[in-house]
Amino acid sequence: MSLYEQIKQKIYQRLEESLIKAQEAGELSFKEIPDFVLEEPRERQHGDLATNLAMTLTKQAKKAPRDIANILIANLNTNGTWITSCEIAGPGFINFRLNPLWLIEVIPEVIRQKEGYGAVNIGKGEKVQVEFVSANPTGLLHMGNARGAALGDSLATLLSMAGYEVSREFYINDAGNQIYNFALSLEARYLQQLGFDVPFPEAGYHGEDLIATVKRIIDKDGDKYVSMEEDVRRDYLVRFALEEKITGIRETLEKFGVFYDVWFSEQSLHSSGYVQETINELENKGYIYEKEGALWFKSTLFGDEKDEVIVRKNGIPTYFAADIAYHRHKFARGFKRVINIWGADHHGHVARMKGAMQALGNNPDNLQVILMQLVRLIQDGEIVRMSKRSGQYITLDELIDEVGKDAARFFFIQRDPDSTVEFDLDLAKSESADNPVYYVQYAHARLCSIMRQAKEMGYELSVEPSPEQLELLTSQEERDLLKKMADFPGEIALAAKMAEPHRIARYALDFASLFHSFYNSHRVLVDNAQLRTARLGLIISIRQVLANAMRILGVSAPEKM
RNA sequence: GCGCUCGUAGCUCAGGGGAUAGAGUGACGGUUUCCGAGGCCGGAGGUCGCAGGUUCAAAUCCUGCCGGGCGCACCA
Repeated sequence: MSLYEQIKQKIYQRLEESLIKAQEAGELSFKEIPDFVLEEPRERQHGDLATNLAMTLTKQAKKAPRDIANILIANLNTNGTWITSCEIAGPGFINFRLNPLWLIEVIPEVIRQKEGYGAVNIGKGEKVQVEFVSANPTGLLHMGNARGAALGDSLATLLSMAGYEVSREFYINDAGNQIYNFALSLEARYLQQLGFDVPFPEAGYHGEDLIATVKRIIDKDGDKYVSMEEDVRRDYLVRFALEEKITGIRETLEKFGVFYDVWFSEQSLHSSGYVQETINELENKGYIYEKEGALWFKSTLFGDEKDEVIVRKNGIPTYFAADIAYHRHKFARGFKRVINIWGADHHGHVARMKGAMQALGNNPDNLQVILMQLVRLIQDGEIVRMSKRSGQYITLDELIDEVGKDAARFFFIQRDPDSTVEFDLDLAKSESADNPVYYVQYAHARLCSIMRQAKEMGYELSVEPSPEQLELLTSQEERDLLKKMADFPGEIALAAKMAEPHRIARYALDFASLFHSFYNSHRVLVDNAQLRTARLGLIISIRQVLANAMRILGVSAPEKM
């Protein structure tokens, strides 16, 4: 538990004791201790911590909140809590002021824990899987995938900082109808490139990348597939193209800073019989019925709007069947918690997938689906409609080349997944320096610059400041920074609990802002050796915490820019 | 039509039932003999979509309405 959490918990406990003491003395009557908060007030003048306890008791105690507050304060034991004063304010808040010296302990803490500072153990080593992007391997990655990649990867890092054992997984949709369509498109392109006049399939994939792929096949094998059986030809073309595509996807994601632990093939679920086995399992449990020649899953039993086809009339299982098998497989692999990042256009699947998990005997709450609104791309002041079929989309590769990995990742991670974001491409290209990521990176580079100069001036950076020296950090700017650093573990715990990495982006911005303010009003490399040592300890700690936050966001922490 | 979701400053977006709703950006004014001015400081800018309800207290929770996005296939 972080220092800050320990202090807060102590005060919580003392408040409850005060309540009980007041009741025993007959000063206050209540049945149960209400839920109350102890938090940092927004306004600094309201002290370091404030509680609404008195206000939550008004009904039970039948007294005015300010009177209750008085009684509570009178019965409060503040020994060993760092509290220096309590006052009643506003409608009945109790505001506490703390001895600022508690904050200096954070610097040795950061210096000792280094990149581990901020880590908490709410996960207790539990196995969690985050599945994200899982784009169809029939095309290139686009803006929506970019958002999913940034979000999923940061969430995974965040969860591991919070004590979970995290696995990143990419589900490869290498089976089904779309692959069949893909094969037909490849075949048409192949034959067209060799000069045959064949039509391109109506529902085919129009992307230019297919033509490039086909050209490579021709470079390698020439026209030898022209004379072959259709099935053999398509099978070869698809296998070649898929391998190429998946490799490309992997390389692009790695360029974006995203590395997966597992690449899971949908086809493997079909080949191994796991899909069929899963369907049998559901059938044995009585959740399957036949209608109009197809097999249906009774998803309405689990709150879905309608039942879903699981095996088509033609005997081929649907995508849904494979997906159920896939998620069953995840839990069978021992994951206690499974998180999926899906585009908002898939929200209709959430209820039925959870239902399917419940039908198979898993707790549906252990499957968490994070829906991400789609990215609206603006170019020349107009919305660009993205479609894979039409081949009109901005690829992740282009985004990385033109906007930059760090700027793009920060842009996506800053926003709540629920908000539809507008991405103005022209703005991002021409003025990418506007992206707030540079603000944070600049702070980091500046901190490194101070450290470089300190070194040049012959100051030792590895000396841990003494408590006496740290007590010299008394300015408002310094205290704000110390406080923010002390908050970091709590922020990680909260962000992990809520699965909201965008909180860390907010934290990094706020923290960088506090540093810039400090920098503009105080010098670090002063002549006074005591103060200088303390401030060096401070900036070493700030740099560390900032770097730790940036690592969660997946953006680099440059020493110079 | 039904379901999910969003509506907060000119624009892009934060906001854990709490006190005077914030940040970035844009426009405006100030700031460099001194560790990185890609910075800092300042004022201006708001019916938190609308209307009810719950509560000591609502941008936040509930209901209805309005507006945008998405979904409602034997596609994935």
